[in-house]
Amino acid sequence: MNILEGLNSAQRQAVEAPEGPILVVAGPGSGKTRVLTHRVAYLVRERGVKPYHLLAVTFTNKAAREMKERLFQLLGSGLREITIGTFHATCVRILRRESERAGVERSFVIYDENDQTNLVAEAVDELGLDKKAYRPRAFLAAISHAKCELIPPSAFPTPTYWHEIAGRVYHRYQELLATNKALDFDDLLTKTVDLFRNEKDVLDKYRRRYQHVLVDEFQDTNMAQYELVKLLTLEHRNLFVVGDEDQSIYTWRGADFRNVHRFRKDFPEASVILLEQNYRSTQNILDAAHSVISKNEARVEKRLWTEKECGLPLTIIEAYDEEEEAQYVLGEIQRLEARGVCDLGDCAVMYRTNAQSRALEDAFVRAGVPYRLVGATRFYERREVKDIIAYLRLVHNPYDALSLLRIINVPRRAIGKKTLKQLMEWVNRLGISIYTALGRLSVQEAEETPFHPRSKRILSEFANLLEELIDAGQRLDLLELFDLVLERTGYAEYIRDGTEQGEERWNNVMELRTVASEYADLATQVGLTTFLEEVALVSDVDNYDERANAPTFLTLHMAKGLEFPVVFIVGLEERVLPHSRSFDDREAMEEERRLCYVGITRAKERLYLIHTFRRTLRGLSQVNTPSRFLLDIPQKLVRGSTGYERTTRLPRGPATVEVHQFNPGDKVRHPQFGEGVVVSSKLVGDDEEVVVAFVGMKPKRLLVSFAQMEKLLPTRG
DNA sequence: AGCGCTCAGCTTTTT
DNA sequence: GCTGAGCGCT
Repeated sequence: MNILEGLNSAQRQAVEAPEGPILVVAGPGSGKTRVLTHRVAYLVRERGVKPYHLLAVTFTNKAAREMKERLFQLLGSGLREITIGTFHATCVRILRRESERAGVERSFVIYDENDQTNLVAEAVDELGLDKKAYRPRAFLAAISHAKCELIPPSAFPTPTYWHEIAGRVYHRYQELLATNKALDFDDLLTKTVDLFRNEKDVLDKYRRRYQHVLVDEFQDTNMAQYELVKLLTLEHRNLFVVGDEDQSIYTWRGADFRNVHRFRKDFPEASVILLEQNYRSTQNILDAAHSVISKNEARVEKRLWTEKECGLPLTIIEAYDEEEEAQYVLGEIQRLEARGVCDLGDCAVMYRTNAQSRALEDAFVRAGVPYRLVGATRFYERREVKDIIAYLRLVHNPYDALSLLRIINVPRRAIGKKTLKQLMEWVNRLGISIYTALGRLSVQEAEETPFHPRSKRILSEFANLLEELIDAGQRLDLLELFDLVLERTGYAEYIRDGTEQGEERWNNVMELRTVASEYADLATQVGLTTFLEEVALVSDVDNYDERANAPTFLTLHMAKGLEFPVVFIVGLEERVLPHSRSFDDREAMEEERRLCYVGITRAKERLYLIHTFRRTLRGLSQVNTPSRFLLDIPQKLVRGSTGYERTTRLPRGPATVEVHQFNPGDKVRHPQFGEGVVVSSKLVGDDEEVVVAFVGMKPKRLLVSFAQMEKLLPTRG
C-alpha cells in the first residue's frame, strides 16, 4: 500500500517533509490524524526509521488509540515498538523506570483533581486558615497553573497577600504529596522535566531513543509539555507538531497556544504547512464557521474550503425558552429520522454548560427517545468506584493517606470523628505516617496510645485487614484481589441496601470488576499497577461508544475531535455562549468564539443554531439576547423565515400589541402542543406572554408572537 | 452516627 | 433552583 496515495498536495508535503522541525497548521476536518499517522508510516517505511525511535504524543487516550488503530492498518504489527500515548501516560512510564534518578517513589499513586482538592484543603487546615475565607479550589487553580508553567513553590510570585498565602499552601501541598508518596497530574509532567534538566545522561538516553517526536493538538500543550518536547528534540530537531490555534479551548487549564509562537522562535528553520482543505463539512458550514472565527484578532488567517457543494442552508431557530428549545430539537431529530434523512445516532446536541442538558433530557425521557449523555457524572468519580479504588491503591501504596482516610470507616466500622482526630494528632505528634502508626497498634508494646480500648481494638483490626490485603496483593492476581477486598470489607452488604440506587451502585462496582478482569492475566503486581494507572488516566470521552444508535448530548468542549452529520448547538445567547464569565476579559471572549467555531465545524451536513427568548439561569428566568456569534453569520447562509428573522429586527419597533389577544379561559390550538386553555396572560415588552394548559401536559409559557396559536372559542368578545 | 437545616457556590474539565 | 459542605441536634 502506497503511503502517499489519496493525500492532497499539502498533506503529502507534510508527510514527505525532510527531517527537521515541521509545523502543520491543520484546520478542522483537514485530515490531521491522517497526516500524523502517514508521517509515522512514511518515516518507518521510506526513511528507514526504526519504530523504536519514534514517539507520538496525544492529549487523550482516545486519540492515542485511534492513532494506533490507523497505524496498524499502515504498518501491521510494526507499530508495536512505537511509543504512542498521552503526555501523562508517557511521563508515568518514564518516571517509574527512572524513579531513582527522578527522586520519586517507584510505587507512587496518581492523584486526580478530587484528591488534589482534598490535599490542598488539608494544607489549608494545617496552616491554620479558614477554608471559608480561603477556598481550597482557588488555591489549587493557582498551584496547578504555576506547576504548568514550571514554577516551583520557591519561585511562586506573591503580588498580593492572597498569593503569599497561596505560596505557603503550595509549599505544604508539595510536602503532603511527598509523604503520601503521590504525584498529581501536573507532577507527572514537571517531575519528568526536572529529571531531564537535572540528569543529563538520562536526558541523553531518551534523546537517543526518541529520534523523532510527533505532537498532536499542539495548541493544547502547556509550558511544561512544551519544555518536555523541547528538551527531547532541541538537539536532533526532528519535531513534527500538528495544531490549530483556532481550536484552542483549554487555555483555562494552562494550555498555551502561544507555544506555536515559541516553537517558531526555538525552531526558526521549521517548515510551516497549512492544511486548508476540509473533508468534513459543506461549504455553507465552513463559511459560517469562518464568519465567526475571523473576528478573533489573535490568529493567523486561514480559510477552509471544500470540494463539496455548498450544501443546505443553516437553520437558526428562536425558541421561547429552554423547554421549547428541547422540544424543537426532539421534534426535528424525530422528523429527520422519520424521513430517512439520518439515523438517531447521527445527531449531536451541543451546549456550553452541562446544566443545559437537563431540559433536553427531560424532553427526550418524556418522549421515550433514547439519548447518550457524555460526561455528566463520570464513572470513576462515583463514590462506590472510588471506594474500591482507594482499597486497591492502599494495597499498592499504603502511605497514600488520602485513600486510607477515605475508607478507614467505609463500610462503617465505628471509627468516628473523635477516634480519627485522636489518630491524626497521635500521628502528627510522632511524625510518622498513618500506616506506620496503625502497624504499631498491633504490636504488644506498652506504648502509650490516646485511644479508648474499644477504638484501639477496632483500629488494630483495621490494620490487620490492611495488612492482609497488602499481603494478598503479593500473591493474588488483580481479580482475586478485587474479590477479596469486596469479601473482607463486606462491601456488597454495605452498598446493596435494597434501594434501586444501591443496586445501581453495585452494578458500577461490578463494572469496575470487569475492567479489573482485563488485568488479571498480568503478573501479580504489574496488574495492579497498570490497572491503577489506567484508572487514573482515563476519561469519559474515551469510553464514548460511537455505535449506539441514539443522539449524543455533550458540551462543546467534549465535542472537539468528533464529527456528526447533524449538529444542534443550543443556547446561543449572550451570557450562555459566550458565557457570562468571559465578558470582562478579551482573551476569554476569544476563547468563547473558538468554542463556537469548534461546535460549528463538527457538523458534516446539517447545522441548527438555536437560541431562546428567555431562559432560566440559576433559578432566575430572564430575557436573553441572541449570541453575538449568531449575528456574525451572514443571512445568505441561513434558511429564511425562521424565528431568527424576528429577532434580527431587534430592537423591536413601536408596540404592536397593546391589548391582550388572549385571556384566561380562552381555548386555543397550538400546531405542536394541540388544544389547551389559557391560564393567564400578561404583556411583556411589546409582546404577550401566555400560560396555557395543553391537554395532557403541564402548563406552558408561550410568547404569542412566536407560538402560532389559534383561538378556538372566544369567550368574551 | 445520622439526620436535617442553612448557606454559599455556581463554565468548561484532554490527564 | 440545585448541590455540597458544615454544623448542630437527636
